[in-house]
Amino acid sequence: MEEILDQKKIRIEKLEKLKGLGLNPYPYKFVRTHIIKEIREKEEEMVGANSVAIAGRIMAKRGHGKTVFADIKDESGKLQIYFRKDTLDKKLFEIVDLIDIGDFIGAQGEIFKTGTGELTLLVKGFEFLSKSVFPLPEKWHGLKDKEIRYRKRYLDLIMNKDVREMVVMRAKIIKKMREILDSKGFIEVETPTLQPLYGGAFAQPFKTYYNALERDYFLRISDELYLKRLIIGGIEKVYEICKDFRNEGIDKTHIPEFTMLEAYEAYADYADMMDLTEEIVTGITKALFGSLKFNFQGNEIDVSRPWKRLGFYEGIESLTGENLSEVTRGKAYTFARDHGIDIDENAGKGKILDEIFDEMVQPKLIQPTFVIDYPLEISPLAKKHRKNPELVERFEPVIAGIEIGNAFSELNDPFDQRERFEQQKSMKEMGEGEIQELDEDFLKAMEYGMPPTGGLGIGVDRLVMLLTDIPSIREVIVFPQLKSKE
RNA sequence: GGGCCGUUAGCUCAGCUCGGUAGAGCAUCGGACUUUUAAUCCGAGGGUCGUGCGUUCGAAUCGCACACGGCUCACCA
Repeated sequence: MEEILDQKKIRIEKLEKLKGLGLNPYPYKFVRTHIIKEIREKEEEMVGANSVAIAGRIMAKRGHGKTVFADIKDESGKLQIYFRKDTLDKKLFEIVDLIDIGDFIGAQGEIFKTGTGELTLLVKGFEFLSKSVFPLPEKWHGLKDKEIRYRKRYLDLIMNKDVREMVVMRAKIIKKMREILDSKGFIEVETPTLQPLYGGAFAQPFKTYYNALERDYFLRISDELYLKRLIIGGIEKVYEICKDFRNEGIDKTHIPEFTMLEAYEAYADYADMMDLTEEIVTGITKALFGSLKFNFQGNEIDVSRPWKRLGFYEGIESLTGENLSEVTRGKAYTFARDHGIDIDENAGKGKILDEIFDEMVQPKLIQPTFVIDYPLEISPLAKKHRKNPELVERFEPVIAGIEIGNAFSELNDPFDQRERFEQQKSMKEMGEGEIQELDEDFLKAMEYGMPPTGGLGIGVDRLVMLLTDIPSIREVIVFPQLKSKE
């Protein structure tokens, strides 16, 4: 169908014409003297400079008979270029007609300023670097259709500056994250993406078949249990930044394929992990903005340390006036229902409380807050609170109502750990949908002895959302999956 | 999975209420123009109106089904 598009036909004719003139529309190389940003930054000294060679994609073309203006864009910026009949070889000027919006061009000439003050390259020679045969989206309205934006990210990147900025910011954020962890002596590792048992979180996995091993495998929902094995093995500070896969719904803060940082430190507890979280987030924020404040969806977020600490039950009480720390499951269930929270009837007490918190408290936490000390039953991998055995030493950092991570004093007592797995199993029998499956191999590792350990997970995509002021997780992922059309 | 909305030219959109052989701007093509910049001016081409079925003399328009997408609710840490 594309084959019959007139604009494409015409462009192919131009391409043939170029070939007919002995020109290669797809050559191998072009040597630039400058990138556009350099020319703009050194504007004053560049004016008058001769033999400046730049390359890029033609984004606009304005013909005036014996002169032609065009905009050329490289990765660093955009520059106007100017073709004049009297400064170009006659044959070459005729070829200007064959330039289309979208073509890659290498041009060489002199930098000057036009009457209106626009920095411009007066072209003395140019060549085609790649002929574009399909028209780009419109220059003024650009490309808006989200479906096309996600399916053809290359067009989105060409047309929408924000997307490029997001990609760059994302790279900077992850780079800084590594820098901070590396500088503190953390070792970066890679653990299996394909796992025989999935664990470390509550979620439905993606399932696959491992031909060579002749059995079903799962894409990891977390790398937690592997990183802890490394702690057991004596790597005292360890981290991994990787994709996790959870076969569940998509919304503004959830997506099945997402990026997670997990870091573990021996001899540390969750309070140390709070410090580490603050250090990572403030370090990145400072590196990006030069300050500790940024804007997210109309709220000014200030990540200055120390962040607020809010007890899980304390949070519920302060916003609902109700102390739910010692109520029965039934009472918690009724309370949730009375407040319009729809809850699965098989949900355990911890799950219900978690829902109440997520619905009623979390959205109100705009400035950075560590929600601390969670109910035991929803945290089977966390160590019991040193002062209250009903709670665990766990926290979630929340910013702008979004939980950006999860951390604990890691459970290192293999007997307690086994009990927790058993407890999970019985919860499943009660009807709870998602539980932490018992992992014998992991328990065995722990039985050899695991030091006290602090563990931290940070949702990288969510952090990127916050720091780029983009409210949807799909926007901060370069290629979000869409259903394929047959 | 539910609800609402969308799908019309390469792109951005009108037209649908109240059925009568499809419009604009940009892009493209032809012409004019040697400092324009959403260049301008004159002229032209370009569409199985998401797909299928139905109602009707006649469907972009009304109905049903399906596909894809968006928002939202639910699910999901």
